[in-house]
This record gives sequence, C-alpha cells and structure tokens, in this order.
Amino acid sequence: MMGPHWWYNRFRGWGYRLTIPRQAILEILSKSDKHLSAEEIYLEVHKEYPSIGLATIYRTLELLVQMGIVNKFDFGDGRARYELAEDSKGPKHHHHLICNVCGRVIDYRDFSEEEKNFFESLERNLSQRYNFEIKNHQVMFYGICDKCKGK
Amino acid sequence: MMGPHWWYNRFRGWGYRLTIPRQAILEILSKSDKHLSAEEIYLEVHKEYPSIGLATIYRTLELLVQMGIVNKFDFGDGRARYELAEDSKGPKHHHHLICNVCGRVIDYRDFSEEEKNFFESLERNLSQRYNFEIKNHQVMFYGICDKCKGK
DNA sequence: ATATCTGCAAAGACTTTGCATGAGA
DNA sequence: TCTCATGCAAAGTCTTTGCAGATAT
Repeated sequence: MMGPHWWYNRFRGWGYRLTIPRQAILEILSKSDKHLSAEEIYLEVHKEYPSIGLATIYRTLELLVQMGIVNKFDFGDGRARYELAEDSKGPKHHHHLICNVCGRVIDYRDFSEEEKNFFESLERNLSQRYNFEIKNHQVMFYGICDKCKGK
Repeated sequence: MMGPHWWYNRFRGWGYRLTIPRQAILEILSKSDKHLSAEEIYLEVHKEYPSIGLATIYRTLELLVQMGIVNKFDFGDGRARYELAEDSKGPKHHHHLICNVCGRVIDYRDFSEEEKNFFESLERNLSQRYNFEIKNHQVMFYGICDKCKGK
C-alpha cells in the first residue's frame, strides 16, 4: 500500500488519471512531514517541473482531499495547509495546540494508549451512529501558550 | 457570568473598550446557536445598527478570538465561521463530522459520559505537559457521509 | 484629554474559473 | 480517438489596512 502503484489504482478507482503533475504533488507530500501550503507545494514541484502551474496544484489538492488521500487544515493564518492522509494510527498522526494570541501551532504525537484507544472506539461508534465512513480526524486545542501567558 | 457586565470586565481586563459595535456583535453571537460567517454577523448587526461596517466586524471578531470569547472555525467552504466560546461542558458544545465529498457538516452533541470525561482529563493532562492554558477544543471527523456513499 | 476605535474605500491575498491546448487510457 | 487534465491569465471572494473623524474612560 505504498508507492505509485497504489496511487494509480486509487485514481483509476475514482475514474481519474494519474498524470505527471499529480504524481509530482504526491511525491512532495510524501517526502514532507510538515503542513504545507499550496504555494509551498507549488514551489517544491516547480523545482523539478517548472511548467506545472499553481492552478493545477489547487485543483489537484482539492481532488486529493475528496479522495481522502490528503487532509486539509486551517490554522487561521489565511492559507490552507495540506498533508498526506493516513489512518489515525500512523506514526505521523498528531493533534494540535493552537495559541489564540500569537497563532503558534504546537503538534503533539506522544499519545497515550488510552488516547489512541479512545479515538478508535469513538470513530467506530460514530460511523455506526451516523452511517458516516470516517477516514480521519483532526483535534485542536485552543488557548494561551506558555510564551503568551506572561501577557 | 452573563450579560454585558461580564463582557465589560473582560474587555477592561485586556485593556480594551466595550463599544456599541462590540456589544452588538456579542449580542448577535449569543442569540445564535449556529456557526456564523463574518458577513452573516454583519447583516444581523446591520439590521439594528446600519452604520456599523464590515471591517469592524472582522476586527472585532479577531479581537474576540484572541480574548478567547469566540471560537473560529473553518469547514473548507472558503469563509471563516464564528461562535461564542464556552467551556467544553456547555450545552452548545459539539463536535463535527465533515464530508470530504460534498462538504456537508454534521454536528453532534450527544456525547457519552466517557467522551466528556475523556476530553476533560486529556485537557488537564495537556495543560500540564505543555504549560498551555486550554480554553476550548475542536474535533472534526472527515470522511464520506451517508448520502455520498452511493458514489 | 487622549489613546482607542470605527467607517469608508482601497488594497491584499488566497483560490477559483474560462478556454484553448496537450496528454492519458 | 476521445475524454480528461493542464497552463495561463483573468476574475472572484474573503479579509486586511490606511487614515481621518468619532468615541469611551
């Protein structure tokens, strides 16, 4: 379940084509472990394929989000951020602490067993209750970070 | 801890002034139980105070978010949405199921005791671990809703 | 009195769209 | 071949900013 083969089948399944721009974007996303903006992805892709335009980045990302391959985030800085999706147990999965004052985003992924189990069982429960196929989740805690506490 | 008096003290505490536009915006937010966009708030406020401009709505909302009085959401529809904050136990508190395909947002607030307790203890834990004062949280589950499952 | 806040209009920033060309299956 | 996808540029939307006048304490 990794590599271009997987992407290919996934696209076929949705009736889409696996093109160079789409591969390039997935390549960049899988190399990075940060939340990338559309423009950051564009700049990376541009290094290797200068002819690929920003509009294609946006169109592709929208597609990938729909397909559940990519997650879209908003941290309130005015631009959307993207990250390769993976099930909630994946090593890169994390939750966020966001400071309402300075906007800083802190990731944490040192989940306790309890936290992991809780979300797994909650997802199963909700899937049934709402007949909703859950692919992923986002958890954000808002408040005041240590640096901003001293007003 | 309700009514204008409370707002007044809260503003004083931050060194801000409680003005007519700010009161009007808080008034609208406390009457509504939906996620309002800046423009929706503007239109409501405009009914009573036609002279208040949209820029003031944006500036005030940003302030209220910083103060932790208001929560800002993004559901991927291109505009931010706002809601009066309250602690996680409040009756209006809810989590979200968001469809990656059609963008529909389903709120749920029929939390189990286990779910409530879990988030409370997780917040206490994180506050300590990261020296971060948690005011609120957002939980979103992404996937495919019942209507979109039939492709 | 005076630092803060607001209205208006203009600018800014991110994202989307139209259309002719190019490319996958 | 025949859709589907892309590039470019232009347009669209939401949001922010500058500044002079108004306001809260």
